Amino acid sequence: MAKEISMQALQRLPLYLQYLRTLPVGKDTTISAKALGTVLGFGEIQVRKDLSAVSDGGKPKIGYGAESLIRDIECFLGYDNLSDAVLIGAGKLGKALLSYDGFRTYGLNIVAAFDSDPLKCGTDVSGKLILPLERMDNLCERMKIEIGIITVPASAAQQVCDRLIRSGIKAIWNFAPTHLSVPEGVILKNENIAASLAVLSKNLAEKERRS
Amino acid sequence: MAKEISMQALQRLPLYLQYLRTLPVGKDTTISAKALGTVLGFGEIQVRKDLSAVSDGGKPKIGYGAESLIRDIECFLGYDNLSDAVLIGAGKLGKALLSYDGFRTYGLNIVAAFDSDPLKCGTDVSGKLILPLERMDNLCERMKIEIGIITVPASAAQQVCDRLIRSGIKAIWNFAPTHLSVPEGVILKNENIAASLAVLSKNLAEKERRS
DNA sequence: TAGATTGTTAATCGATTAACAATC
DNA sequence: TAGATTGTTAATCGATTAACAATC
Repeated sequence: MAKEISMQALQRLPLYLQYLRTLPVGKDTTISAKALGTVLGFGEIQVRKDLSAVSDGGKPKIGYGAESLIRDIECFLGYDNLSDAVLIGAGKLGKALLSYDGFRTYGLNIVAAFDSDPLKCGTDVSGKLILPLERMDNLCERMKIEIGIITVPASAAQQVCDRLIRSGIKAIWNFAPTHLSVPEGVILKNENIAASLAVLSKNLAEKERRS
Repeated sequence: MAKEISMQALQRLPLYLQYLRTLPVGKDTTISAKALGTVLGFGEIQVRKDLSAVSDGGKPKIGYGAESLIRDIECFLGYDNLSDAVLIGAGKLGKALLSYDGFRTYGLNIVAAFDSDPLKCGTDVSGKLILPLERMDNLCERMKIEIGIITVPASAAQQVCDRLIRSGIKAIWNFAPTHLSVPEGVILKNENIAASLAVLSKNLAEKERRS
């Protein structure tokens, strides 16, 4: 089990995990790098290299034990202890994220949502309470929340971001379609729907041009 | 204006565009590579290299004309002619995407949504009609739709994907948290929320470890 | 044992950055 | 002109892939 992992390999780990979790549970379910790669569309050497960063449970001739590999990836990604997060902006996208049960299996626990609309406040989306924005700062500080998920309109995003950081947030997950600036030391991850779309469109156009 | 562009550069183009569109409109608004880079957190050489792939409008000492640069990027990404798409799965995420006006400015036009739930059918989300799944195949074929957006639960995703492909869809944008397999020649773009989260979590854990 | 499979070191490939010439 | 800025060619860096030794 090596120490170094590339950024790209890191992003592939959840995909391995996703697939492994669909496998039938059983003490001795095993899978080879080749089989994993075939399913996910990766080369087998790449799979082995990726997995070598998180696990040393691979056995020649046999492959990887599915259960132990799942545990190793979860452990490497820190999914074994949940991180608390708050979500700001209970619009359609915000509600969709609040309702997504899957986050728990990826180590994220959204403890509450905030919205500036008084009509939304007090209501509940999939068991998560929507609170007035005024209570955000206090709750973040009190609970030492480290992750803030921004799903407000682009025009309000920077303001919300600044406020989260003042409340001690260490990492921002930004779904608003705008660039945010954060001080040194705060982690910013932009969710980038337009970038994905660009890749898809370009591939499609390319394909059409060729045919 | 070169021909080649790297995958990563391609994904940065929408970010440039996003920022440029916030600039005050004016025939002679200009911006330098350095200024663009500072705002978006990229190096100035990278910005120049990226932009050289799409534009030849940069002028020494002056920079790039904002309006013409916007046009060049839009043209390069094919945003000047809208692509029609259908969306399958009018759950919370599906509705959020249907309501997102921004797609039009990124060259995507969702013409209709489909859902297997009869209660949802006939209703309308932000002006997009939700239709019964049975009508999907026919509409895709008739309108020669090329892009399918999948927002159904993971368990139904592969089935929906196969059906879209049978109806002539050329590109799949998958938001379901599962891996899909598509035949050679069909473009698949997985939207990968767990992968982003992994990067964020890892950076956060890394930061904590260091301090 | 032979064959399948892992894990690692070295080679290749692609993307970023540095250096610098061109130009307004 | 001098200085700022673009655009390109060459060098560096990082990620992927190939080759191969280790092992069950």
